[in-house]
Parts: sequence; C-alpha cells; structure tokens
Amino acid sequence: MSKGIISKDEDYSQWFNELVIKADMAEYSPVRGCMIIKPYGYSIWEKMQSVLDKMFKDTGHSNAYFPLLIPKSFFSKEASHVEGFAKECAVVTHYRLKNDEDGQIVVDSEAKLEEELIIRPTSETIIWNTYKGWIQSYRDLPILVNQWANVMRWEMRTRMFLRTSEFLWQEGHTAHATAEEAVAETEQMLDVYADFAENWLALPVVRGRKTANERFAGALDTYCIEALMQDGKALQAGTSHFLGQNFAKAFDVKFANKEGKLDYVWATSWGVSTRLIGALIMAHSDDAGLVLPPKLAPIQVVIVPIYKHDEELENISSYVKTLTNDLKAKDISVKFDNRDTQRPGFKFAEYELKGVPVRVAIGSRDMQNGTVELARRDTKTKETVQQEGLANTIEALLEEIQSNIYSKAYNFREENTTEVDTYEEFKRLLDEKPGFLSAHWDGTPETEQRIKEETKATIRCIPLNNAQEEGKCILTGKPSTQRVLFARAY
RNA sequence: CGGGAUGUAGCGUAGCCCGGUAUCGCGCCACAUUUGGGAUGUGGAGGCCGCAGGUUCGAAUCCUGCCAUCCCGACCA
Repeated sequence: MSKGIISKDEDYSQWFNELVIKADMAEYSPVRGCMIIKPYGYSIWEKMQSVLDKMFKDTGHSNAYFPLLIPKSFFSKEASHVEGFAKECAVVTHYRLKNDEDGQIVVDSEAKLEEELIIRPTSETIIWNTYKGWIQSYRDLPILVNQWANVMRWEMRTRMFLRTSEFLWQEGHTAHATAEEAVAETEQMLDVYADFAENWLALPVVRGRKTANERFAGALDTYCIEALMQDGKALQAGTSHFLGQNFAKAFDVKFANKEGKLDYVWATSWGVSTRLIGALIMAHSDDAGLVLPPKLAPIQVVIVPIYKHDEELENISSYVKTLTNDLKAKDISVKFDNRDTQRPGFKFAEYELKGVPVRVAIGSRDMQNGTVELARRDTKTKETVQQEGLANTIEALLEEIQSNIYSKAYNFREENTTEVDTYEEFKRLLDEKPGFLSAHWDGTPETEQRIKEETKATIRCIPLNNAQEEGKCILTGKPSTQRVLFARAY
C-alpha cells in the first residue's frame, strides 16, 4: 500500500477514486463501467441490506425475485418509461457461441433470439406483467413486495459506486386499491429511507419532491432524499415513486372493488442502491482516508499490540482476549491485529485509511499501568484510558462518534445552504460557495431547463413541509409561492 | 458519439525526437537487525514494452490499422 492519498481540496474526484481503491472497497473490472466490489466494501453493503431489509419487513413488505431478462415488447407499453430508459438498455440478441474457422469464439448467427431480451434497467415492466395475474379483487390488495437485485444501465460516464453500468439495489413494487393508500406508501418509504440515511449513514438528508424534469420515467410524482457532499455537490440518495395507474393501464391490471366495479390498480416503486456507499464515502471521509459511521463499519474496533518480545505479546494477548469477549458481548465487532509482519505505525495508518472508528493500542507500558491508548478516527485524537470498564468506555465512544459524524455533516450542510434572491448572486455562489441554493422559481420546466443550461445547476427537490412565502423567480421575476433547492449534482 | 491525452513488471514511471531486448521507486520473496505513527540493511524473483501488420540486419522507439483506458461535452440512481 503506497503512502497517503491526494488531498480532497486538491482534486476531489481523484481523492474519491484513490480512496475507493486504497481503502480496499472496490476495483475496476475488465468491462467498462462495471466494478468489482471487494469484501471490505461489500460488507458495508451487507450491513445496509440487513438494516433496510428489517425496516421493509417491519413495514409489512416481503421479498421476492423477478428475472434479470425482460422481453423487449414489455418496454414499449408505457410510453414515458420507454423514453426514459431506451437509450441505456443492454440487449441480449443471441443464445449461443461457436468456434469459427480460425478457432475464435464468435456469436453463432444461427442462434438469434426471436424476441430480443433486455437486461433490466429496473423491473416495473416485468413486475406489472406478473401482477396482472395476481390481482383480481380488492381482496388481493395491497401487494407489498421488495426485491434485492442487480440492474444494468448503459451509462456514458461512470464512477465507482456513484454511477456504474451494473449496480446493486433494492426495488420495492407495491399495488394498492386507492390513490391515497399508494401515496401514503410512497411517503412512508421515503421516511424509511430518510431514517436510514440519518440514523445509520449519519447523513442528513432533505426530503422533497422532484420537479417534472427530474421525475422518474413513468411516475406521477417522485419523492427523494437529497444529501450534500463535501465538495458542495448534491447527491440523490434514494427515491420513492407514486406511479399512479400508469403501469396498471399499460399492463391492463384491473381489480374489482367493493362496489363490484372494475378499476385500475394504483402503484408505487422505491429504491436505494450501492450508490449509498459512494454517499457514505463522500460525506464523511478526509485526507487520511475513510471515516465510517460506527453503525455501518465492518470493523468497529481494531486492537494493535505493541511489543518487543514474544512474552510481551502473550501478556497483551491474554488481556485482549477478555476485552474482545466483553466487546463481543455488546455486539461490537473487533479485530485484534497481531500480525508480526507489519509494524504498529503501518497498522495505524492502514486502519485510518479504512475508516475503522476506534483503535486501541496496547503496549507493555500500558500493561504495567493498567491503561490503553484509545484513538478515534473521526477527530483523529487519542487519549490514555483505564483498562477497567474499557468495554463500556468504547461502547459510549462509538455512540459519540456516530452522533459527532452526523453533526459534522449536518453543520456542513447548514453552512452550505444559502438563500438567494437574484440570478447574479445565484451564479456567483455556485462557483464561490457551492452547496444548496434555496431560491424562488416560477414553476415552469422551461425556466428550470434554462437555469440548468446556463449554470449546470438543477432543482434537486421541492422540500416537503416547505415554508410558503411570496417571492419572485430568480430567472424570470414571475411570482412564486415557495423556495426550491438548487445545486450542481452527481 | 464529438474534442484532448495515455497505454512499458502487481502499482507508479524513465527510455521514444536520435532504432541495438529496458531505467528508477513502491510493492513482492529470503535472511538479519527492528517494533509507542507508514523501519533498515544485504541478497533475490518478476516484462510477448496494449494488439496486429509493415519498414529494417535489428523496433518499446519509425509507419499503418485496430483495441482499451482516462479527462472534457450531450444521458443518468
């Protein structure tokens, strides 16, 4: 492992790339736009999955699995959905390879599929085709299903975790008898995401709704959580869509209501992806490496022994054994790094790079004094503490780190959210102090589009529970009733 | 798909103008000394110079074609 990474002030995007690779989260794959998620990175995803999965189950959802491949014809059924995804779909056209005259492996042109198959960019179409068979009566509703899956979108420009061609996610797909119930579901799942982001990722988010321009293809309304990264760019961290009856109509999914009349089913879909790992990295980390919130860190505590002779190591090890048991009893994950092939200083740097929240260093001097050196990753401070009650000390410290990381991110967002009333100031701040800009907008897609073309900033969302106030659109001066959040975004 | 750049050991690179089978650092292996913030010494292994043609006695180097990656634009969780 080479020494250090580039400073995030010097080159933020290179800092991010180096961090992902050097912290052992992921690496590039032979296929452009795809990534190999390494064990350290994947175990963060597993933690996210297990927390979210429980939240989904607690709100009444069940998991299921739908196929990777979708008949091409399904895509032509919902007009705006097709339009949204058609440009980035990978297509399977053949089902066999063969050796040609030169012994090269080639596609067997004899083996052409009658109907081409699309690798799912999202599963609405195959799911609604399936739901048609599941739903006849209001008694069959609601259907509350989630699936954990991979999807593929042929992106032109990709970045590790933030935008890769293939990515891992979960997609919830629900069916309801009424619009009200579907809207309530959409809002409920947005709250689940916000709760998860704030309490687990330690990532403060703004809950809001997307404008028509930014809405999911095929949705009537898209809700989102938006987060601010340390370079002042916004990142959409999760979305929840009210799909209305669009897919029910496209796939002819009707049910008999209590009055015996046929009606189309109301739908929602909602998802978060491995992009959350990118959010985690960009929100908290620093020039020394990752900073992980304790609740999602694969290793919460690392213990590094410092010794000269084997007897010393044995002495330390026997103490570490009881400490480890105490910590495990509290459900705290611990790693005792007793490798003799690396020196302590090297290990310190390595675990800082990998974002381990708490480090315990124990040497012979500590053993004599009944102390350890306790270092925290978020502040990079260290202190000498008593061995007595250490598990409790660490437990409390982990909680403090979790909340400190959140506060730091929260304060950053507050400091970088600015109310703006003129277009000149809007443009100036985008360059001088990037972040969320809260400004009046006349509500038209044309204005939003023009601002985007001129400044590269988009409307990230119309915050929920937004204060209503009289104002004038920063671009056109037309009347407006509320501020919306603008930013340059990932 | 347009504009720019780059492909040499696991990683980062020198050499290319001016042709003679490849430089340095990190990492790796062995041994010794080390161990409270990225150790040091000695010895060693590792290469189809992106791929395919061409020019030449001889190509990492010159020529042609292809492929890949990165950066900048249009698309996006």
